[in-house]
Amino acid sequence: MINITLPDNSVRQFAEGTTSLDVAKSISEGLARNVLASKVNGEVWDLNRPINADASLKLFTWNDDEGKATFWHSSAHLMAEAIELLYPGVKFGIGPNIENGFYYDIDFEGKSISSDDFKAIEDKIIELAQRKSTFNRKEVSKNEAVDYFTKKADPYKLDLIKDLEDGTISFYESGNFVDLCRGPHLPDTSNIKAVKLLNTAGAYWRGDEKNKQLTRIYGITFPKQKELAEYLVLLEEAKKRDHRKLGKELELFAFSQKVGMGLPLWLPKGADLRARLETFLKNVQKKAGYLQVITPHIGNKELYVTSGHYEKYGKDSFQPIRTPQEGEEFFLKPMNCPHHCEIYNTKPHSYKDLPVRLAEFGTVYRYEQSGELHGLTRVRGFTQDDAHIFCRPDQVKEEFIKVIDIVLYIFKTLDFNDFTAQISLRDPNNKEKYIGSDENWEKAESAIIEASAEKGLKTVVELGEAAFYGPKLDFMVKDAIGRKWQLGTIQVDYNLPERFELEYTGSDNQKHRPVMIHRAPFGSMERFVAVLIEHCGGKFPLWLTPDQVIILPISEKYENYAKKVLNLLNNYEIRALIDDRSEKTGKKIRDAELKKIPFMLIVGEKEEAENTVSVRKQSEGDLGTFTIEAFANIINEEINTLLQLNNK
RNA sequence: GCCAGUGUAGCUCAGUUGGUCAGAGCAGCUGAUUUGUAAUCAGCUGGUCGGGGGUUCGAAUCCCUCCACCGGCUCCA
Repeated sequence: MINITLPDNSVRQFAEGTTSLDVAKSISEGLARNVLASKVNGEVWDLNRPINADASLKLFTWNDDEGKATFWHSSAHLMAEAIELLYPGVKFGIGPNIENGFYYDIDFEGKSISSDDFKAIEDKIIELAQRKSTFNRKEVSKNEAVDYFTKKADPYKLDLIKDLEDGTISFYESGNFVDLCRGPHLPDTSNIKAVKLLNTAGAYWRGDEKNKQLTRIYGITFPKQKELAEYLVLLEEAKKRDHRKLGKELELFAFSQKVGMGLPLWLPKGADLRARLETFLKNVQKKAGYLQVITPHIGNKELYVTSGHYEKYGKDSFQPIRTPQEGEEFFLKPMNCPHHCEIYNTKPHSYKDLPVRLAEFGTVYRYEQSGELHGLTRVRGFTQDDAHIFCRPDQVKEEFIKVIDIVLYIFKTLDFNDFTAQISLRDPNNKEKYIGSDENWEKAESAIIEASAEKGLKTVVELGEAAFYGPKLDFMVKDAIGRKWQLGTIQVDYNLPERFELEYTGSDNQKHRPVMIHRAPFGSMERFVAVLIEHCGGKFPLWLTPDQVIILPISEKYENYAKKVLNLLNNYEIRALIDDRSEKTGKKIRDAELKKIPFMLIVGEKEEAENTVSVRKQSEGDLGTFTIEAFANIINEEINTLLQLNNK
């Protein structure tokens, strides 16, 4: 008999060689039906793998990430089996599960696969799943593994095996398909009830451009049809929220081939929105002691030679601009920090002056490969809400706390309530990779960790993810439909102060090197606006939206009254406009709804007589009749509630 | 950059196997209508069917090429 310890610390006895599935059955039949994988002594296992000694056991269902991962990994095998049947002789690369589903990289040897072929593959997958084939784990020697795939003439699997250690190699067999695989897998295929292949993509073998490009097929599966249907609805919703679509519809921004790809044109409404966001942040920063600066869009090559950016990125940047007479070389600025370092250097600093916080909405230009460009999230010219804090090493923690406060305030105000922070530290086994003294690194890393803890951030620590010049803290938000985005960042930098020979005079009358902190709570205005659009589906917070109110006179007769309402609202600093087209009210309402204007004020005979407005809220409907003053107060109160934290 | 897909009026899309196939709705313009909580009616203006080559008696439709857009291009068996 062996002892199995469950997560609640209860211990149950089973015969040696029992499986996780047996344990599940002993707990309840429902659990046995729903369990997908298990964790035995901390390792994710197949349900039907025998347990031969005392062990701790955790069972996973569809509700656990590990359960989904196993489900999708098994689905990848099933897809491969289906494809092998439909396209005999194809070669397989890797087929892992991913956050939403799975993919398999396949060499179709010249044949191209498109979404037209998906239906047949999907049908085949379901057909195979219904056969209820079991996944059988088999441990094989390296020689056996090589033999098998040599016979199958699959160069990719052989390439993978090459890097594996003998004795750790396993095969999984299901139906007629055998794959090199670490596992784990579902006991059998019957749980896979619904499948959707999503798209294809070219993917280089092992991600290396020098290797052959394979066809990657993405798919997702579910234990229930209904769950697939829900997922498809979610995809539809994401499409509706696509910032490129909404940006066009709401006239926020545009692109022009003539201007150049990846170079956004901010239309009046978009510029208005962006300016409001900038003002908002400027006000917050002013209170936090930031000093606004402005620097030019180009910089002499020497600046970037000093900063080190020339050496690192010179070849992959827009190429230099030359002056016609002197032949001087200028680069479009890819970062604001070198300029800010030079601003710091315009005068000597005392330890008493620090921290110095220089802020700029600085537009930078970076070359991105044409295929990498994407709406506003990946562009070649963008504006960072940049600032550089020059401080003493002992001030790093306090400055981090202050920046985190700003980020939290922004997230709260803009309704990003689900976020995590990633702390990126240096790789402790590879310290030579990094610039700066051990002492400073340790100080900075513990400052970040302590600051995050004090602010109660949900954090993940990643070792080895730090930049060579310093540790950092990145913020990831989840939007309204659950997608993750990386936004703000705070980074410590020991490199630039060194390169620009930044100094301050300490209390000991000696010269010291300040620490530099880069930070951008939004990240970039372009990216942030894109994420914001998708987060709120184009329905911006009232304080931010370009048009807050539209006045809809019932007919021409009430236009004068509409103008009077407009003037009064303007006195309350409410942004309003009048729809004076000769259209019926229903049409005007419809158009205003589609433009996502938060409030519609319908004015006609009754309202004019009583000096009131009839209020309709976007996507909610009629709110009733209010005096103009009462309405203005409601709006301003709503805005103040949203922004009130600012006053604390 | 690479692989796959798409490219028809400002927008959303029809256009059968190449032969009145250059269309519709919305938007825009003109006029009528003076309107009460998601589309008033009528008329009109919009397009070298992404660009350029080719095949053909004939191309939006077939082929080549270029351009743009779109989905991706290590979440490592």
